[in-house]
Formats: sequence, structure tokens, C-alpha cells
Amino acid sequence: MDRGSWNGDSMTADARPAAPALTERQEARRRRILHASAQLASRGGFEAVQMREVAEAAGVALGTLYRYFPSKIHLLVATMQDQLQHLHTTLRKRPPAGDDAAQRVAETLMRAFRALQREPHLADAMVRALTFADRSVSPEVDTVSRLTTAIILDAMGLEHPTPEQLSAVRVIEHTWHSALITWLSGRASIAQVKIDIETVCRLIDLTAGPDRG
Amino acid sequence: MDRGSWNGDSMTADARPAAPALTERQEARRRRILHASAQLASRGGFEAVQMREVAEAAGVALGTLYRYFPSKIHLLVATMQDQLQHLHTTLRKRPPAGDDAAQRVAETLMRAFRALQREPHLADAMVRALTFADRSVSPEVDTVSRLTTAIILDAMGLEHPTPEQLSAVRVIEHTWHSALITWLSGRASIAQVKIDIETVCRLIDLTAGPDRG
DNA sequence: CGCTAATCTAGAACAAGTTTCAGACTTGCT
DNA sequence: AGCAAGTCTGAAACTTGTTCTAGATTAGCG
Repeated sequence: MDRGSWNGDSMTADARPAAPALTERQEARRRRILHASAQLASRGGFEAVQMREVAEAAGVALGTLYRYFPSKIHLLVATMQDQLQHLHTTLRKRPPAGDDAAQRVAETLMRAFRALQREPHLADAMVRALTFADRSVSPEVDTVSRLTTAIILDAMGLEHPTPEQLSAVRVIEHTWHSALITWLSGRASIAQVKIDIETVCRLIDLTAGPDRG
Repeated sequence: MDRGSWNGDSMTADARPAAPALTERQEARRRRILHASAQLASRGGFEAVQMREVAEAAGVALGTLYRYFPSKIHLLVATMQDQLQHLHTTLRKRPPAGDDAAQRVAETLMRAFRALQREPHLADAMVRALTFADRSVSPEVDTVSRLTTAIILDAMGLEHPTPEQLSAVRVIEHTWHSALITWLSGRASIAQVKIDIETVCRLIDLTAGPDRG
């Protein structure tokens, strides 16, 4: 998991055929766009991110915006990648300090959760985009998924997880996303999300335990 | 968990503040709309369900369609309610026959999964609508959620679940929805979904065990 | 039956995502 | 510098969800 360059396709040549090496001004444009997107999302959530407004706020033409991000969903998923990166960096600086893996994962996720709570509208926009994404966004969504997996594995302190453990991690991710959605749409309280996260984290002990029997 | 009519606006006055007792022709219209919706969804998924086309196929004016279902999301969530009802009925006729609760739940969910596999476009439309729904659709989404919970509890054979068990069921639902999405968007194979379902179902043993000790 | 309120219809109009296009600007190359 | 290819801009057009309006139809009721 190399930090820095972002869709670390350094060795896996599968996903993007070729990120065509942006010039400096292009990189700047890209960042302005992502910034505008996050800003608008923070205000009013998914619907407040209107392509015309993003373009204007970023100082680019609408056509250019669409050249960089082929749809609103792509844009918001990219925004989520961006935010997750920040989170991952932050978490690396202060790793969770629980006794066992399950505790550390639960603590990590709840920390992430509180970060999202501070910008509920932004969270709304990103998560809605993520789950609404169709096949055309699969590579980008997959990147987000890998990032999330990396964060969880970090918390578990695992280098070489077994397939069983990977499955547990996937289930934790499922729960995380879905719980987030129910919270965002007001159908679950934060307390309930906490309980669900803690519940699913028990799977970690379950997959770690039998191994040593 | 009362069995019987499920959308039962007829007598159970719980969910909707006042379903204003539709006339026969109105009931017929409503059914034509839902039918048209499912039909179009079966063909081309979420995007193929276009409100003008639904209205035309159902033989109602666009304004009428919006009177019955205030948005495309409402319409598709209602469609999902409808389909879940069918599923629930079917499952009741042939309950799963596993030895322990976890097995039965996993089998039930995989059966539901195979049913959805037969109409992947329909599944796509319904699930995307469900997870994209915002607060304005909360009551309807909640109904779907309760239906799903009922199906799982049925499979477990529980009448009076403990809070702990309810939490496990919620986590299973989270996993179910999210796994469905990853499959629909082509990011996970059916085999992987099966593994994830089985993994999360282990939580059932975990919450059932301590209780009876 | 005849009245009134509610519902339904056809169609225009509006909103926001997406596409398109002609012309201006950059970039890379020789 | 000068040219070719690619990129960016501004604006209009197109699509589909949603809203609105005026007039026709229907339902409930005396």
C-alpha cells in the first residue's frame, strides 16, 4: 500500500489503462474541482453538488469538468477517495490502542464515524454516490474499497491475512457502509451504529480464534 | 410479527398515517403502475424505469403517477416491498431445513439471492433505489427493512429475539444489502457473496450461545 | 338527478445531469 | 518561430425527473 500516488497501479496494470500524466496546471484544475466539490457537498449534501456550480466554483468550463470526471458520481467517488486518504494518513499518525484486534477495528471505525459526523452533508454526498455507482464507476469504487480494507487491516495489525480474515473484513466493510447509510437517512441512531459495528467486529475474534486451536 | 397481509393497509394502522382507502379503480391503477415499473425494471434496470414510460405503460397520466408515488425512488421502493412480499410468502411455504439457525438463515438468503439473480435488472433497480433513498423515503424504506427482518427471524425460528440477536440480524441485513450491491455492480462474484453471507451468519451462533448457557 | 369536491388527463414548463460544437488557447515538436 | 494535436471555453441543446395548469371525469351525497 504505497502512499502518495494514488491509484497505486504501480505494478497491477489492470484498472486504468493509463493515467496520462497531468501537467501542473491540469493537476491544479483537478484539485480545484475536487475542492469545490467537497465544499458544495459540505453545505448541502448530494443535491447541492451541481455540476454547473462545481464548474463555476472551480473556474473551469462545464465541458472541462466532464473531461476530468465523466459524471457527478465519478466526481463524488473521487472526492471520497481524497477524503479517505486524509483519514488514512491521520489514523496512521495515531493508531488505535486496544488490546485485541476487534477492539482496535471498532475504535478505528468509530473514529472515522465521528469524523464523518462533523461533516454530515459531505458524508451524505459521498456515501450516496458510492452506493449509487453503477458498473461504469467500478474501478473507482474498487479503489475506495481497497483503501477501506487497508485501513481496517492496519487496525488489525495484519500483514498477511487469511482468506477467512479477508472475508470478515469484507463483511465489516459491508456493515460499515450500510450502517452509515441508515444513520445518514435518519433510520438509525449513532448508538445503534456503534452497537452494530461492535457486533460485527466480533467476527474478527471468530476468524482469529480457530486458527490457533 | 403478525403474519398475513403485509402491506396490509386494510387493518394494521401502524405505518402510514392514513392510507385513504383507495377505491377499486384506484387500487387497479396502483397495481398497473407497480406492474409497469417492475416490467420496465426487469428490462433495463434503474435507468430503464422512466416516469413517462411507466405512466404510459400503466395507462395513467404523468401527474397521476406522481400522485400515487411522489418520486421515482418511492415507486421503486414500493416495487421492492411488493417483491419482498412475494418472496416472504414463497419462503413460508418451503421453509429452510438446516440444522442450526445460522445455516437456515444463510440458506434463506442465498435462496433470495438466486431469485434476484433471475432478474438482475430488476434487482439492480430496486436495490439502487433503496440505498439511494433519502430521508423523505424513510417510512417506506423502513417497511422494507422490517420485512427483511421478519424473513430472517422466520428463518432463525425466533419469536422473541434478544437485543443482541436483533443487532446480529441488523448486521446480517447490512451485509446482505451491501453484498448485493457489490455483486450488482460487478465487483464481487456470487461465490464471494456466498462466503460473505456465510461468514456473517456465524454471528448468530455467537449471540445464541451465551444466552442459553 | 344535480351539485360539489376530489381526482384524472394532456400537455407545457422547469431543473439539473449530460452532450455537443465552434472557436480560442496550450503544449510539444522541429 | 511555426505548425499540428490536443485541451479549454462559452453557450446552446438534449434528456429525464419533477411541477404546474386548465379543463374533463368521477365519486359521494342529498
